Amino acid sequence: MLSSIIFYSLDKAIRQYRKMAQANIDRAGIAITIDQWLVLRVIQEHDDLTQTDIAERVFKDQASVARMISLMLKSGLLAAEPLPHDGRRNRLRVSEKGLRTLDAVQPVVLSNRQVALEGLSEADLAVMRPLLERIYSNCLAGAEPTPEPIQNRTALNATTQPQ
Amino acid sequence: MLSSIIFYSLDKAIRQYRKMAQANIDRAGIAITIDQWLVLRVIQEHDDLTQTDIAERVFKDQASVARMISLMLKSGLLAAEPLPHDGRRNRLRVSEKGLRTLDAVQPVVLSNRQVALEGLSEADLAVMRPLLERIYSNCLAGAEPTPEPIQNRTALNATTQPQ
DNA sequence: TAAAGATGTATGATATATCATTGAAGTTGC
DNA sequence: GCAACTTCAATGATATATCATACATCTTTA
Repeated sequence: MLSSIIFYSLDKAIRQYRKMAQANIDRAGIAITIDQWLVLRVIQEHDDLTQTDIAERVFKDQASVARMISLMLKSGLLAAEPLPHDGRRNRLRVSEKGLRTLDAVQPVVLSNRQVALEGLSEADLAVMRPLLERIYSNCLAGAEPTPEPIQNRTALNATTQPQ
Repeated sequence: MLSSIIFYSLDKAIRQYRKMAQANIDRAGIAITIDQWLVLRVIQEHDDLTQTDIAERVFKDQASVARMISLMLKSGLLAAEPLPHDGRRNRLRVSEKGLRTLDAVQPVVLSNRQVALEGLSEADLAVMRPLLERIYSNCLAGAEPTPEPIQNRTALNATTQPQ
């Protein structure tokens, strides 16, 4: 039974939460995705992070963050200016529009959390948090190296893969 | 603090689990994604579902499932034959290759779960499950209808969106 | 300081996610 | 038996996820 598998329940809960959260943001007439919102928040709080730093904090991939930032620059939520001491980077700032958007989203986000957690006590969350953290750290360590020395990773993507 | 928000922990845990799970499947030399695996399992157990049915069971979108099925037909994990009594549909079957793949994946999946849940008791899971279900059902109900009668959804995607 | 190495960003390729729409094919109501 | 409705699958558009690579730019080291 799928429902007995905890990862299925986890996935289901977080997906539905994201769906509800985005729907309520949309309904409020605010043009931002929840993922973008998270990145914007991080940039607001620390304006001298690399994309890799940001990615780590929001638990996303550097490539994803790069694309999100590029979209947010295009949509005007972010502004960039070159960093004098490092030619590879830009300093990212939340724009005026970005600030207004963050303000507008804030109450929606709080309300979303409240709705999602209705009927759960602080004690419930206190129980759940360390369990989730434990799963996380287990999985962090759990990509065990194979006994075989050399792995043919390329073959995995070949369409002629034997199985 | 992001870490105090339960949804962040949830997201982090499930993401890392998926990452580990896929890495271990890759490492075993098996050419399937965990999402495809889930769909394949459902089709194996019920060979007369519509894509919408399948989507519901794996908690995905019909459009996603349609694309996954199309990929799995291409890669040979699935086979399709037209259904005589309904010209819109095909009967989907797990192919020989699909069966072999499922067999190969099974032990990896079990091992992944074991690794991920190390240090968690059955009691822990029994506590967590209903909480997750509660979050899910809260969120299912939580996309509250707006008081305003008409919503201009199109405007949300416009680049000229005022904020 | 030149070469080697590390870091930061961008991007290609592919898979999934979501919403919306289309068009074909069933079903219902009359 | 036809019109209206519903269902099913496919697909366009856009966003995210992941891996890999490319390229520029720093940093170290010999």
